[in-house]
Amino acid sequence: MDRIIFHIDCNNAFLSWEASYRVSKGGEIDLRSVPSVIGGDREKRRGIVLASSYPAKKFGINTGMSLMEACRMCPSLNITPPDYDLYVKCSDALVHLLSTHTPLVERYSIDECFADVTGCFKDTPAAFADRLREEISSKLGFTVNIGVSTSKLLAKTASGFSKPDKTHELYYGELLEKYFPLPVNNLFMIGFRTCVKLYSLGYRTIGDVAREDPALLRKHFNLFGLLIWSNANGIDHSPVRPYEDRPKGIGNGMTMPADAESPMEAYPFLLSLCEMASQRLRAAGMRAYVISVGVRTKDFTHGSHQQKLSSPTQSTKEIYNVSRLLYNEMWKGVPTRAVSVRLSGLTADGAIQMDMNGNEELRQRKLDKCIDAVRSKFGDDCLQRARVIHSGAKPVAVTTHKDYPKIKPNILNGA
DNA sequence: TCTGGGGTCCTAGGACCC
DNA sequence: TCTGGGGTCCTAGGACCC
Repeated sequence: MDRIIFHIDCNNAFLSWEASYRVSKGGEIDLRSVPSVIGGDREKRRGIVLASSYPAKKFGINTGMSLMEACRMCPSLNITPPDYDLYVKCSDALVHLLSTHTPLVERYSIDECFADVTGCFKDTPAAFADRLREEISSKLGFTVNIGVSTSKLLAKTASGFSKPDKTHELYYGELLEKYFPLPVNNLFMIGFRTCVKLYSLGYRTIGDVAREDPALLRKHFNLFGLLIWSNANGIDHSPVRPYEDRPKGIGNGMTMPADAESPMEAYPFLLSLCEMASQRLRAAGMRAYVISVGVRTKDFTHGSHQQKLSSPTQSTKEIYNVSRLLYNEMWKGVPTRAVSVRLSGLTADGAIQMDMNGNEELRQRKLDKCIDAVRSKFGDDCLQRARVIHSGAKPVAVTTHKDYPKIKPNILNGA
């Protein structure tokens, strides 16, 4: 029997979540009904559009555009900074609602889920999808698109057909009419680079790629060519994997308010990032073998260096010390625009290995634990390292503690 | 139009081992 | 030792996703 897979895609997620929250708190304007965007802080050079309302889209404003350009297109634009803590709660609420219908729910990103709903309904898949959309809208206060198919690949493609608040079906038997005519950049896993290359080779539509000899695509793109070919032919048997909450890596990065002209200027930011990442690592109950530092320079070139440790760590101090060495390795005198710290090679936090420095490690561990506890009780910004405070570096991510409207707290906690 | 931040996976080349 | 091949680990970089 064929599976029935839904791809649930929140319409304009950040913007409608923010709008819905504000309306529930008695806000006067609904951000969805005026030209508005969710976007970063221009002064801190994080000025890009993360989400835009439909009225804003009419001015030509789209995700990824700089705020400056967006304002030029619409001077009366309403700009709201993002509140990730709220968005995570909304995302959790969606996953929980879907889980009441099927245990096979996979969170693909903060605003997208797959659900295997085979055998979960008595009528048609489309009718069930419509009911689900209504349920999400009435219980959670935002709209979604649902793509319906027998595979994740086609369900995801279908959910993008037209927005908002729609159900679309795309079955294997409909590829010729609904899938092959689409421009090749609509194909999953085709980004900017590959699209340019495909164009130069003369492929314009998904059908052009689907009808090609896979051996030829392999010649041009290696194994990736075979993936492109099977995606173009709608072939995908991957299962819906229920949410796996063991991350492969944890990282944080930031664009600095001004380019760092020397390593000394970058260190406070590096320290702040190490604190954020290691705190998340400890909260997840994990330790990391690999520490990577990424650097984007003034001229937008990117580089990274990493180091594998002989034993995994979760200590802020150790992570910071290694990060500084890695940063120094990359320093070639070009001012740094952005830095990131990533922890990977994760492993569950077990008993610590006692070595010559056992006491020192225990001491650091107690210190980190104590700092985490104080921050979780009084807020992330209540306790800051002296060298971070005066640097202009953003302190450890400041979390706010808002409850998402219309969702009972026990749902949020129990999800 | 001077371009964020959080992830995942793949690949090529070098080191090292047998 | 300058000579082969295969396997594995590690690193840097590049592509993609949202």
